[in-house]
Amino acid sequence: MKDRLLRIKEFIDKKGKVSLHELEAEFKEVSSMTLRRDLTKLEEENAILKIPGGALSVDTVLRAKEADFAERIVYNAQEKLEIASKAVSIIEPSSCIFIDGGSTATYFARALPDENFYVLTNALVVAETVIRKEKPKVALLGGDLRRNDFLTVGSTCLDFIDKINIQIAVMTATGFNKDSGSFTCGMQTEADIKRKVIEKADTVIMLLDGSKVNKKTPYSFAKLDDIDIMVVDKSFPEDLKKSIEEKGIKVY
Amino acid sequence: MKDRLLRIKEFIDKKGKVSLHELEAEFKEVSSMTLRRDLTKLEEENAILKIPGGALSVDTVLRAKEADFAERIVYNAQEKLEIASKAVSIIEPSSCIFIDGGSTATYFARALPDENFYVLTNALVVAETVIRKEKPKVALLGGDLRRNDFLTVGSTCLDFIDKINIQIAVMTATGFNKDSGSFTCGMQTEADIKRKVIEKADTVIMLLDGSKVNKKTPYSFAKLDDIDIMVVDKSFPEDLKKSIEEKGIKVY
DNA sequence: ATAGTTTTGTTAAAAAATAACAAAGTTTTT
DNA sequence: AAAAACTTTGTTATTTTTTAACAAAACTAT
Repeated sequence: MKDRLLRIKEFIDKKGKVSLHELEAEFKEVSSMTLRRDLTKLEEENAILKIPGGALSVDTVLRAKEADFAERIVYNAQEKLEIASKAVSIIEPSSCIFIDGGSTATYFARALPDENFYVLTNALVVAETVIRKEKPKVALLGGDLRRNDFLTVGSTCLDFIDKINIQIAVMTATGFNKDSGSFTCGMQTEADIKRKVIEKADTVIMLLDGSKVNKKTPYSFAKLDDIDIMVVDKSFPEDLKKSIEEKGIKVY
Repeated sequence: MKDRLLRIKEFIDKKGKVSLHELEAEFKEVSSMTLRRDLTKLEEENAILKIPGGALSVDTVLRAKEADFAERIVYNAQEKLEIASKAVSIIEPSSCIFIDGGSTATYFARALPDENFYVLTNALVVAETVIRKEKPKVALLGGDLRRNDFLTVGSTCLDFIDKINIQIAVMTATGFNKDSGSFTCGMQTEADIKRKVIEKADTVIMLLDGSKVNKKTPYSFAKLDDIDIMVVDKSFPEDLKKSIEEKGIKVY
Protein backbone atom coordinates (compact mmCIF):
# COMPACT_ATOMS: atom_id res chain seq x y z
CA MET A 1 0.00 0.00 0.00
CA LYS A 2 1.29 3.37 -1.01
CA ASP A 3 2.33 5.99 1.43
CA ARG A 4 -0.61 8.21 2.31
CA LEU A 5 1.37 11.39 1.77
CA LEU A 6 2.08 10.31 -1.75
CA ARG A 7 -1.57 9.45 -2.41
CA ILE A 8 -2.66 12.81 -1.08
CA LYS A 9 -0.20 14.57 -3.31
CA GLU A 10 -1.42 12.61 -6.32
CA PHE A 11 -5.02 13.41 -5.47
CA ILE A 12 -4.23 17.11 -5.24
CA ASP A 13 -2.20 17.10 -8.45
CA LYS A 14 -5.06 15.40 -10.24
CA LYS A 15 -7.70 17.80 -8.95
CA GLY A 16 -5.52 20.88 -9.11
CA LYS A 17 -7.30 22.31 -6.11
CA VAL A 18 -8.98 20.53 -3.21
CA SER A 19 -10.84 21.52 -0.09
CA LEU A 20 -10.19 19.84 3.20
CA HIS A 21 -13.70 18.44 2.99
CA GLU A 22 -12.91 16.72 -0.29
CA LEU A 23 -9.84 15.22 1.28
CA GLU A 24 -11.86 14.04 4.26
CA ALA A 25 -14.32 12.33 1.91
CA GLU A 26 -11.52 10.68 -0.04
CA PHE A 27 -9.43 9.59 2.92
CA LYS A 28 -12.04 8.46 5.37
CA GLU A 29 -9.58 6.17 7.12
CA VAL A 30 -7.89 9.06 8.96
CA SER A 31 -9.07 12.07 10.89
CA SER A 32 -9.13 15.56 9.45
CA MET A 33 -6.45 16.61 11.88
CA THR A 34 -4.13 14.02 10.40
CA LEU A 35 -4.94 15.27 6.93
CA ARG A 36 -4.07 18.79 8.03
CA ARG A 37 -0.77 17.56 9.37
CA ASP A 38 -0.13 15.72 6.13
CA LEU A 39 -0.77 18.89 4.17
CA THR A 40 1.68 20.75 6.38
CA LYS A 41 4.34 18.13 5.69
CA LEU A 42 3.72 18.22 1.97
CA GLU A 43 3.91 21.98 1.98
CA GLU A 44 7.22 21.90 3.83
CA GLU A 45 8.54 19.78 0.99
CA ASN A 46 7.19 22.24 -1.55
CA ALA A 47 5.05 19.47 -2.98
CA ILE A 48 1.82 21.44 -2.64
CA LEU A 49 0.56 24.82 -1.49
CA LYS A 50 -1.80 25.30 1.39
CA ILE A 51 -4.58 27.78 0.81
CA PRO A 52 -7.40 28.76 3.13
CA GLY A 53 -9.58 25.71 3.53
CA GLY A 54 -7.58 23.34 1.39
CA ALA A 55 -4.60 22.91 -0.90
CA LEU A 56 -3.37 23.65 -4.38
CA SER A 57 -1.13 21.69 -6.68
CA VAL A 58 2.05 23.59 -7.51
CA ASP A 59 1.64 22.78 -11.18
CA THR A 60 -1.73 24.48 -11.21
CA VAL A 61 -0.07 27.66 -10.07
CA LEU A 62 2.54 27.37 -12.79
CA ARG A 63 -0.10 26.88 -15.44
CA ALA A 64 -2.20 29.76 -14.19
CA LYS A 65 0.86 31.97 -14.29
CA GLU A 66 1.69 31.00 -17.87
CA ALA A 67 -1.87 31.62 -18.97
CA ASP A 68 -1.74 34.98 -17.34
CA PHE A 69 1.49 36.05 -18.95
CA ALA A 70 -0.20 39.11 -20.41
CA GLU A 71 -0.21 40.53 -16.89
CA ARG A 72 -2.83 43.20 -16.43
CA ILE A 73 -1.45 44.56 -13.23
CA VAL A 74 1.65 46.33 -14.57
CA TYR A 75 1.20 49.94 -15.55
CA ASN A 76 1.29 50.59 -19.30
CA ALA A 77 1.72 46.85 -19.85
CA GLN A 78 0.20 47.12 -23.31
CA GLU A 79 2.65 49.80 -24.38
CA LYS A 80 5.60 47.91 -22.98
CA LEU A 81 4.53 44.77 -24.78
CA GLU A 82 4.21 46.72 -28.00
CA ILE A 83 7.70 48.14 -27.67
CA ALA A 84 9.19 44.79 -26.67
CA SER A 85 7.82 42.89 -29.66
CA LYS A 86 8.92 45.60 -32.08
CA ALA A 87 12.42 45.62 -30.58
CA VAL A 88 12.73 41.85 -30.71
CA SER A 89 12.02 41.84 -34.43
CA ILE A 90 15.06 44.07 -34.98
CA ILE A 91 17.48 41.75 -33.22
CA GLU A 92 19.35 39.19 -35.27
CA PRO A 93 19.87 35.67 -33.91
CA SER A 94 23.13 34.64 -32.25
CA SER A 95 24.15 38.16 -31.40
CA CYS A 96 25.64 39.29 -28.14
CA ILE A 97 23.11 41.50 -26.41
CA PHE A 98 23.25 43.61 -23.28
CA ILE A 99 19.84 44.00 -21.70
CA ASP A 100 19.25 46.84 -19.27
CA GLY A 101 17.03 46.76 -16.18
CA GLY A 102 13.50 48.10 -15.82
CA SER A 103 10.12 46.68 -16.65
CA THR A 104 10.19 47.50 -20.36
CA ALA A 105 13.49 45.64 -20.64
CA THR A 106 11.96 42.71 -18.78
CA TYR A 107 9.19 42.56 -21.36
CA PHE A 108 11.87 42.55 -24.02
CA ALA A 109 13.63 39.65 -22.29
CA ARG A 110 10.41 37.70 -22.21
CA ALA A 111 9.70 38.37 -25.85
CA LEU A 112 13.19 37.33 -26.91
CA PRO A 113 12.92 34.16 -29.00
CA ASP A 114 14.49 30.96 -27.72
CA GLU A 115 17.60 31.16 -29.90
CA ASN A 116 21.35 31.07 -29.36
CA PHE A 117 21.83 34.59 -28.12
CA TYR A 118 24.45 35.58 -25.67
CA VAL A 119 22.79 37.81 -23.13
CA LEU A 120 24.57 40.13 -20.69
CA THR A 121 22.71 41.94 -17.98
CA ASN A 122 22.94 43.47 -14.55
CA ALA A 123 19.26 42.89 -13.85
CA LEU A 124 18.43 39.77 -11.87
CA VAL A 125 14.91 39.62 -13.22
CA VAL A 126 16.14 39.76 -16.80
CA ALA A 127 18.74 37.07 -16.14
CA GLU A 128 16.13 34.76 -14.66
CA THR A 129 13.67 35.38 -17.45
CA VAL A 130 16.20 34.51 -20.14
CA ILE A 131 17.82 31.52 -18.40
CA ARG A 132 14.38 29.89 -18.20
CA LYS A 133 14.48 29.48 -21.95
CA GLU A 134 16.38 26.56 -23.48
CA LYS A 135 19.05 28.02 -25.70
CA PRO A 136 20.39 31.47 -24.85
CA LYS A 137 23.49 31.84 -22.70
CA VAL A 138 23.37 34.37 -19.90
CA ALA A 139 26.13 36.22 -18.11
CA LEU A 140 25.34 38.29 -15.07
CA LEU A 141 27.37 41.33 -14.06
CA GLY A 142 28.57 40.97 -10.52
CA GLY A 143 28.46 43.68 -7.91
CA ASP A 144 26.38 45.07 -5.11
CA LEU A 145 22.77 44.05 -5.36
CA ARG A 146 20.25 46.83 -4.92
CA ARG A 147 17.27 46.13 -2.75
CA ASN A 148 14.56 47.98 -4.62
CA ASP A 149 15.20 47.00 -8.22
CA PHE A 150 17.34 43.85 -8.04
CA LEU A 151 20.10 45.44 -10.11
CA THR A 152 23.80 44.89 -9.55
CA VAL A 153 25.89 48.06 -9.45
CA GLY A 154 29.35 49.18 -8.41
CA SER A 155 32.93 49.16 -9.60
CA THR A 156 33.19 45.42 -10.14
CA CYS A 157 30.25 45.77 -12.42
CA LEU A 158 32.03 48.47 -14.40
CA ASP A 159 35.21 46.38 -14.59
CA PHE A 160 33.18 43.51 -15.99
CA ILE A 161 31.77 45.69 -18.75
CA ASP A 162 35.31 46.68 -19.67
CA LYS A 163 36.11 43.08 -20.43
CA ILE A 164 33.16 42.19 -22.57
CA ASN A 165 32.10 42.84 -26.14
CA ILE A 166 28.60 44.11 -26.76
CA GLN A 167 27.06 43.98 -30.21
CA ILE A 168 23.69 45.33 -29.27
CA ALA A 169 22.75 47.21 -26.13
CA VAL A 170 19.05 47.27 -25.35
CA MET A 171 18.62 50.21 -23.04
CA THR A 172 15.83 51.90 -21.14
CA ALA A 173 15.51 55.29 -19.49
CA THR A 174 13.41 56.70 -16.70
CA GLY A 175 13.08 60.06 -18.43
CA PHE A 176 13.77 61.81 -21.72
CA ASN A 177 14.41 65.53 -21.94
CA LYS A 178 12.97 66.81 -25.21
CA ASP A 179 14.95 70.03 -25.29
CA SER A 180 18.41 68.75 -24.52
CA GLY A 181 17.79 65.40 -26.17
CA SER A 182 19.16 63.51 -23.19
CA PHE A 183 18.12 60.30 -21.50
CA THR A 184 18.05 60.28 -17.72
CA CYS A 185 17.72 57.96 -14.75
CA GLY A 186 17.39 58.30 -11.00
CA MET A 187 20.64 56.90 -9.65
CA GLN A 188 24.24 57.83 -10.23
CA THR A 189 25.51 54.25 -10.00
CA GLU A 190 22.96 53.22 -12.59
CA ALA A 191 23.95 56.05 -14.90
CA ASP A 192 27.61 55.01 -14.65
CA ILE A 193 26.79 51.56 -15.90
CA LYS A 194 24.49 52.67 -18.67
CA ARG A 195 27.10 55.13 -19.90
CA LYS A 196 29.82 52.51 -20.05
CA VAL A 197 27.59 49.97 -21.77
CA ILE A 198 26.59 52.49 -24.43
CA GLU A 199 30.24 53.35 -24.95
CA LYS A 200 31.18 49.71 -25.54
CA ALA A 201 28.20 48.73 -27.69
CA ASP A 202 28.28 48.58 -31.48
CA THR A 203 24.60 49.36 -31.74
CA VAL A 204 22.43 51.01 -29.11
CA ILE A 205 18.69 50.46 -29.07
CA MET A 206 16.65 52.64 -26.75
CA LEU A 207 13.23 51.47 -25.62
CA LEU A 208 11.05 54.41 -24.63
CA ASP A 209 7.35 54.69 -24.07
CA GLY A 210 5.53 57.99 -24.41
CA SER A 211 5.06 58.42 -20.66
CA LYS A 212 8.80 59.02 -20.27
CA VAL A 213 8.87 62.11 -22.45
CA ASN A 214 9.75 65.19 -20.41
CA LYS A 215 9.76 63.26 -17.20
CA LYS A 216 12.68 64.68 -15.23
CA THR A 217 15.13 62.54 -13.27
CA PRO A 218 18.54 63.73 -12.03
CA TYR A 219 21.24 61.85 -13.94
CA SER A 220 21.79 62.02 -17.71
CA PHE A 221 23.55 59.01 -19.19
CA ALA A 222 23.15 59.52 -22.92
CA LYS A 223 22.26 62.00 -25.64
CA LEU A 224 20.41 61.30 -28.84
CA ASP A 225 23.73 61.18 -30.72
CA ASP A 226 24.79 58.17 -28.64
CA ILE A 227 22.01 55.93 -29.79
CA ASP A 228 21.30 54.26 -33.12
CA ILE A 229 17.79 52.94 -32.92
CA MET A 230 14.80 53.96 -30.88
CA VAL A 231 11.70 51.88 -30.29
CA VAL A 232 8.59 53.69 -29.09
CA ASP A 233 4.91 52.99 -28.61
CA LYS A 234 1.96 54.65 -30.30
CA SER A 235 1.53 57.16 -27.50
CA PHE A 236 4.89 58.70 -28.45
CA PRO A 237 4.43 62.21 -29.93
CA GLU A 238 4.56 62.17 -33.75
CA ASP A 239 6.41 65.46 -34.13
CA LEU A 240 9.11 64.40 -31.70
CA LYS A 241 9.47 61.15 -33.58
CA LYS A 242 10.06 63.08 -36.82
CA SER A 243 12.63 65.43 -35.36
CA ILE A 244 14.55 62.45 -33.96
CA GLU A 245 14.48 60.70 -37.33
CA GLU A 246 15.94 63.84 -38.88
CA LYS A 247 19.01 63.32 -36.72
CA GLY A 248 19.63 60.02 -38.50
CA ILE A 249 18.21 57.78 -35.79
CA LYS A 250 15.88 55.01 -36.86
CA VAL A 251 12.64 55.15 -34.94
CA TYR A 252 10.34 52.11 -34.85
CA MET B 1 -0.61 58.35 -6.29
CA LYS B 2 -0.38 54.75 -7.27
CA ASP B 3 -3.29 52.43 -7.13
CA ARG B 4 -3.39 50.60 -3.83
CA LEU B 5 -3.83 47.22 -5.46
CA LEU B 6 -0.63 47.76 -7.38
CA ARG B 7 1.25 48.83 -4.28
CA ILE B 8 0.06 45.77 -2.43
CA LYS B 9 1.16 43.52 -5.25
CA GLU B 10 4.58 45.15 -5.31
CA PHE B 11 4.89 44.79 -1.56
CA ILE B 12 4.05 41.10 -1.78
CA ASP B 13 6.38 40.52 -4.70
CA LYS B 14 9.21 42.15 -2.84
CA LYS B 15 8.64 40.23 0.36
CA GLY B 16 7.72 36.98 -1.34
CA LYS B 17 5.39 36.13 1.49
CA VAL B 18 3.43 38.41 3.78
CA SER B 19 1.04 38.03 6.65
CA LEU B 20 -2.09 40.08 6.88
CA HIS B 21 -0.56 41.76 9.91
CA GLU B 22 2.42 42.92 7.88
CA LEU B 23 0.04 44.34 5.32
CA GLU B 24 -1.92 46.10 8.03
CA ALA B 25 1.29 47.65 9.35
CA GLU B 26 2.30 48.77 5.88
CA PHE B 27 -1.07 50.07 4.74
CA LYS B 28 -2.36 51.76 7.86
CA GLU B 29 -4.64 54.02 5.82
CA VAL B 30 -7.22 51.28 5.24
CA SER B 31 -8.91 48.67 7.38
CA SER B 32 -7.88 45.05 7.43
CA MET B 33 -11.19 44.09 5.84
CA THR B 34 -10.33 46.23 2.85
CA LEU B 35 -6.96 44.58 2.63
CA ARG B 36 -8.64 41.19 2.63
CA ARG B 37 -10.88 42.31 -0.18
CA ASP B 38 -7.88 43.61 -2.08
CA LEU B 39 -6.12 40.30 -1.70
CA THR B 40 -9.19 38.54 -3.04
CA LYS B 41 -9.20 40.80 -6.09
CA LEU B 42 -5.49 40.27 -6.69
CA GLU B 43 -5.94 36.56 -6.39
CA GLU B 44 -8.73 36.60 -8.94
CA GLU B 45 -6.29 38.20 -11.33
CA ASN B 46 -3.70 35.52 -10.56
CA ALA B 47 -1.41 38.27 -9.38
CA ILE B 48 -0.85 36.64 -5.99
CA LEU B 49 -1.82 33.57 -4.02
CA LYS B 50 -3.75 33.67 -0.80
CA ILE B 51 -2.51 31.41 1.95
CA PRO B 52 -3.83 31.02 5.47
CA GLY B 53 -3.17 34.29 7.22
CA GLY B 54 -1.64 36.14 4.33
CA ALA B 55 -0.48 35.98 0.74
CA LEU B 56 2.31 34.66 -1.43
CA SER B 57 3.90 36.13 -4.52
CA VAL B 58 3.43 33.88 -7.52
CA ASP B 59 7.06 34.34 -8.43
CA THR B 60 8.09 32.87 -5.11
CA VAL B 61 6.22 29.72 -5.98
CA LEU B 62 7.88 29.59 -9.36
CA ARG B 63 11.29 30.05 -7.81
CA ALA B 64 10.67 27.38 -5.18
CA LYS B 65 9.71 25.06 -7.99
CA GLU B 66 12.87 25.88 -9.92
CA ALA B 67 15.04 25.43 -6.86
CA ASP B 68 13.59 22.00 -6.24
CA PHE B 69 14.11 21.11 -9.83
CA ALA B 70 17.80 21.87 -9.48
CA GLU B 71 18.26 19.57 -6.52
CA ARG B 72 16.14 16.50 -6.33
CA ILE B 73 12.77 16.65 -4.70
CA VAL B 74 13.53 18.15 -1.33
CA TYR B 75 12.56 15.25 0.84
CA ASN B 76 15.05 16.16 3.54
CA ALA B 77 13.52 19.57 4.12
CA GLN B 78 13.34 18.96 7.84
CA GLU B 79 17.00 18.02 8.10
CA LYS B 80 18.04 21.03 6.05
CA LEU B 81 16.01 23.30 8.24
CA GLU B 82 17.61 21.77 11.32
CA ILE B 83 21.10 22.36 9.93
CA ALA B 84 20.26 25.87 8.80
CA SER B 85 18.97 27.03 12.16
CA LYS B 86 21.93 25.55 13.99
CA ALA B 87 24.36 27.22 11.59
CA VAL B 88 22.64 30.58 11.90
CA SER B 89 23.11 30.55 15.66
CA ILE B 90 26.88 30.30 15.18
CA ILE B 91 27.12 33.38 12.98
CA GLU B 92 27.86 36.71 14.62
CA PRO B 93 26.04 39.83 13.46
CA SER B 94 27.67 42.25 11.01
CA SER B 95 30.10 39.73 9.67
CA CYS B 96 30.98 39.31 6.03
CA ILE B 97 29.64 35.94 4.91
CA PHE B 98 29.99 33.98 1.74
CA ILE B 99 27.00 31.72 1.14
CA ASP B 100 27.36 28.79 -1.22
CA GLY B 101 24.67 27.44 -3.56
CA GLY B 102 22.42 24.42 -3.05
CA SER B 103 19.22 23.90 -1.16
CA THR B 104 20.76 23.57 2.30
CA ALA B 105 22.49 26.91 1.78
CA THR B 106 19.20 28.39 0.64
CA TYR B 107 17.61 27.28 3.88
CA PHE B 108 20.48 28.94 5.69
CA ALA B 109 19.90 32.16 3.75
CA ARG B 110 16.25 32.08 4.71
CA ALA B 111 17.05 31.48 8.37
CA LEU B 112 19.60 34.30 8.50
CA PRO B 113 18.28 37.02 10.82
CA ASP B 114 17.53 40.45 9.42
CA GLU B 115 20.74 42.11 10.62
CA ASN B 116 23.56 44.11 9.05
CA PHE B 117 25.43 41.26 7.44
CA TYR B 118 27.40 41.60 4.29
CA VAL B 119 26.52 38.61 2.15
CA LEU B 120 28.48 37.40 -0.85
CA THR B 121 27.19 34.64 -3.07
CA ASN B 122 27.21 33.19 -6.54
CA ALA B 123 23.74 31.69 -6.12
CA LEU B 124 20.87 33.73 -7.52
CA VAL B 125 18.36 32.09 -5.24
CA VAL B 126 20.43 32.93 -2.17
CA ALA B 127 20.93 36.53 -3.32
CA GLU B 128 17.22 37.01 -3.83
CA THR B 129 16.35 35.41 -0.53
CA VAL B 130 18.66 37.69 1.41
CA ILE B 131 17.90 40.93 -0.44
CA ARG B 132 14.23 40.49 0.45
CA LYS B 133 15.15 41.19 4.06
CA GLU B 134 15.57 44.77 5.21
CA LYS B 135 19.09 45.15 6.46
CA PRO B 136 21.75 42.86 4.99
CA LYS B 137 23.83 44.01 2.03
CA VAL B 138 24.27 41.57 -0.81
CA ALA B 139 26.97 41.29 -3.45
CA LEU B 140 26.54 38.88 -6.29
CA LEU B 141 29.49 37.29 -8.06
CA GLY B 142 29.28 37.95 -11.77
CA GLY B 143 29.86 35.37 -14.45
CA ASP B 144 28.14 32.84 -16.67
CA LEU B 145 24.77 31.85 -15.31
CA ARG B 146 24.07 28.13 -15.25
CA ARG B 147 20.69 26.96 -16.42
CA ASN B 148 20.07 24.10 -14.03
CA ASP B 149 21.06 25.58 -10.69
CA PHE B 150 21.09 29.37 -11.18
CA LEU B 151 24.72 29.65 -10.10
CA THR B 152 27.22 32.02 -11.65
CA VAL B 153 30.55 30.43 -12.59
CA GLY B 154 33.63 31.25 -14.65
CA SER B 155 36.81 33.23 -14.51
CA THR B 156 35.20 36.58 -13.76
CA CYS B 157 33.67 34.90 -10.78
CA LEU B 158 37.10 33.73 -9.62
CA ASP B 159 38.58 37.19 -10.16
CA PHE B 160 35.84 38.66 -8.02
CA ILE B 161 36.64 36.31 -5.16
CA ASP B 162 40.27 37.43 -5.34
CA LYS B 163 39.22 40.96 -4.57
CA ILE B 164 36.98 40.35 -1.60
CA ASN B 165 37.47 39.53 2.04
CA ILE B 166 35.51 36.68 3.51
CA GLN B 167 35.17 36.28 7.26
CA ILE B 168 32.91 33.26 7.22
CA ALA B 169 32.26 30.90 4.33
CA VAL B 170 29.10 28.85 4.62
CA MET B 171 29.67 25.92 2.30
CA THR B 172 27.77 22.87 1.14
CA ALA B 173 28.85 19.68 -0.58
CA THR B 174 27.10 17.13 -2.75
CA GLY B 175 29.10 14.28 -1.27
CA PHE B 176 31.49 13.45 1.56
CA ASN B 177 34.01 10.66 1.36
CA LYS B 178 34.45 9.13 4.78
CA ASP B 179 37.77 7.43 4.08
CA SER B 180 39.66 10.27 2.43
CA GLY B 181 37.82 12.93 4.43
CA SER B 182 37.14 14.97 1.32
CA PHE B 183 34.13 17.00 0.24
CA THR B 184 33.00 16.66 -3.37
CA CYS B 185 30.69 18.18 -5.94
CA GLY B 186 29.55 17.39 -9.46
CA MET B 187 31.04 20.17 -11.58
CA GLN B 188 34.56 21.33 -12.11
CA THR B 189 33.64 25.01 -12.41
CA GLU B 190 31.78 24.76 -9.13
CA ALA B 191 34.72 23.08 -7.42
CA ASP B 192 37.05 25.87 -8.62
CA ILE B 193 34.93 28.48 -6.94
CA LYS B 194 34.43 26.56 -3.72
CA ARG B 195 38.17 25.94 -3.48
CA LYS B 196 38.99 29.61 -3.89
CA VAL B 197 36.37 30.74 -1.43
CA ILE B 198 37.65 28.32 1.21
CA GLU B 199 41.18 29.55 0.63
CA LYS B 200 40.17 33.18 1.19
CA ALA B 201 37.86 32.63 4.16
CA ASP B 202 38.93 33.15 7.78
CA THR B 203 36.44 30.57 9.02
CA VAL B 204 34.85 27.80 6.98
CA ILE B 205 31.54 26.29 8.05
CA MET B 206 30.40 23.18 6.23
CA LEU B 207 26.72 22.26 6.19
CA LEU B 208 26.25 18.54 5.66
CA ASP B 209 23.28 16.28 6.17
CA GLY B 210 23.66 12.57 6.78
CA SER B 211 22.46 11.64 3.30
CA LYS B 212 25.65 13.06 1.80
CA VAL B 213 27.96 10.68 3.65
CA ASN B 214 29.72 8.36 1.25
CA LYS B 215 27.83 9.69 -1.72
CA LYS B 216 30.36 9.87 -4.54
CA THR B 217 30.62 12.79 -6.94
CA PRO B 218 33.63 13.50 -9.19
CA TYR B 219 35.33 16.68 -7.98
CA SER B 220 36.91 17.14 -4.57
CA PHE B 221 37.16 20.73 -3.41
CA ALA B 222 38.16 20.44 0.23
CA LYS B 223 39.48 18.12 2.89
CA LEU B 224 38.54 18.01 6.55
CA ASP B 225 41.66 20.02 7.40
CA ASP B 226 40.36 22.93 5.34
CA ILE B 227 37.27 23.48 7.40
CA ASP B 228 36.76 24.82 10.90
CA ILE B 229 33.19 24.06 11.80
CA MET B 230 30.76 21.46 10.62
CA VAL B 231 27.00 21.55 11.08
CA VAL B 232 25.13 18.30 10.67
CA ASP B 233 21.64 16.91 11.29
CA LYS B 234 20.64 14.16 13.64
CA SER B 235 20.83 11.52 10.91
CA PHE B 236 24.59 12.07 10.77
CA PRO B 237 26.48 8.98 12.07
CA GLU B 238 27.63 9.45 15.66
CA ASP B 239 30.94 7.64 15.26
CA LEU B 240 31.88 9.74 12.26
CA LYS B 241 31.01 12.84 14.19
CA LYS B 242 33.37 11.79 16.97
CA SER B 243 36.26 11.02 14.66
CA ILE B 244 35.84 14.42 13.01
CA GLU B 245 35.83 16.18 16.36
CA GLU B 246 39.07 14.40 17.22
CA LYS B 247 40.65 16.26 14.33
CA GLY B 248 39.93 19.53 16.08
CA ILE B 249 36.86 20.46 14.07
CA LYS B 250 33.84 21.70 15.94
CA VAL B 251 30.78 19.70 15.01
CA TYR B 252 27.32 21.05 15.80
C1' DA C 1 8.35 -7.96 26.56
C1' DT C 2 9.19 -3.05 27.33
C1' DA C 3 10.88 1.50 27.14
C1' DG C 4 11.06 4.98 23.86
C1' DT C 5 9.49 7.09 19.80
C1' DT C 6 6.25 8.40 16.38
C1' DT C 7 1.74 8.79 14.64
C1' DT C 8 -2.96 9.64 15.34
C1' DG C 9 -7.43 11.27 17.38
C1' DT C 10 -10.00 14.23 20.51
C1' DT C 11 -10.99 18.32 22.50
C1' DA C 12 -10.48 23.15 23.60
C1' DA C 13 -8.77 27.64 22.38
C1' DA C 14 -7.21 31.01 19.08
C1' DA C 15 -7.14 33.01 14.72
C1' DA C 16 -8.92 33.91 10.34
C1' DA C 17 -12.45 34.26 6.86
C1' DT C 18 -17.00 35.47 5.70
C1' DA C 19 -21.42 37.82 5.73
C1' DA C 20 -24.33 41.54 6.63
C1' DC C 21 -25.20 46.14 6.95
C1' DA C 22 -24.39 51.00 7.55
C1' DA C 23 -21.52 55.00 6.36
C1' DA C 24 -18.70 57.47 3.26
C1' DG C 25 -17.30 58.44 -1.25
C1' DT C 26 -18.04 58.30 -6.60
C1' DT C 27 -20.37 58.56 -10.65
C1' DT C 28 -24.34 59.25 -13.39
C1' DT C 29 -28.49 61.25 -14.38
C1' DT C 30 -31.60 64.72 -14.46
C1' DA D 1 -26.26 71.56 -8.73
C1' DA D 2 -29.03 68.15 -6.51
C1' DA D 3 -30.60 63.55 -6.37
C1' DA D 4 -30.32 58.88 -7.37
C1' DA D 5 -27.58 54.90 -8.23
C1' DC D 6 -23.60 52.71 -7.55
C1' DT D 7 -19.10 51.61 -5.49
C1' DT D 8 -15.92 51.38 -1.88
C1' DT D 9 -14.95 51.08 2.82
C1' DG D 10 -15.42 50.18 7.90
C1' DT D 11 -17.71 47.88 11.74
C1' DT D 12 -19.62 44.17 13.97
C1' DA D 13 -21.28 39.55 14.54
C1' DT D 14 -21.05 34.85 12.96
C1' DT D 15 -19.05 30.96 11.01
C1' DT D 16 -15.18 28.44 9.63
C1' DT D 17 -10.54 27.23 9.79
C1' DT D 18 -6.30 26.66 12.11
C1' DT D 19 -3.51 25.81 15.91
C1' DA D 20 -2.28 23.83 20.40
C1' DA D 21 -2.38 20.50 23.93
C1' DC D 22 -2.70 16.12 25.54
C1' DA D 23 -3.88 11.30 25.68
C1' DA D 24 -4.33 6.94 23.21
C1' DA D 25 -2.68 3.88 19.81
C1' DA D 26 0.81 2.03 16.82
C1' DC D 27 5.22 1.27 15.70
C1' DT D 28 10.68 0.52 16.72
C1' DA D 29 14.42 -1.00 18.67
C1' DT D 30 16.44 -3.11 21.96
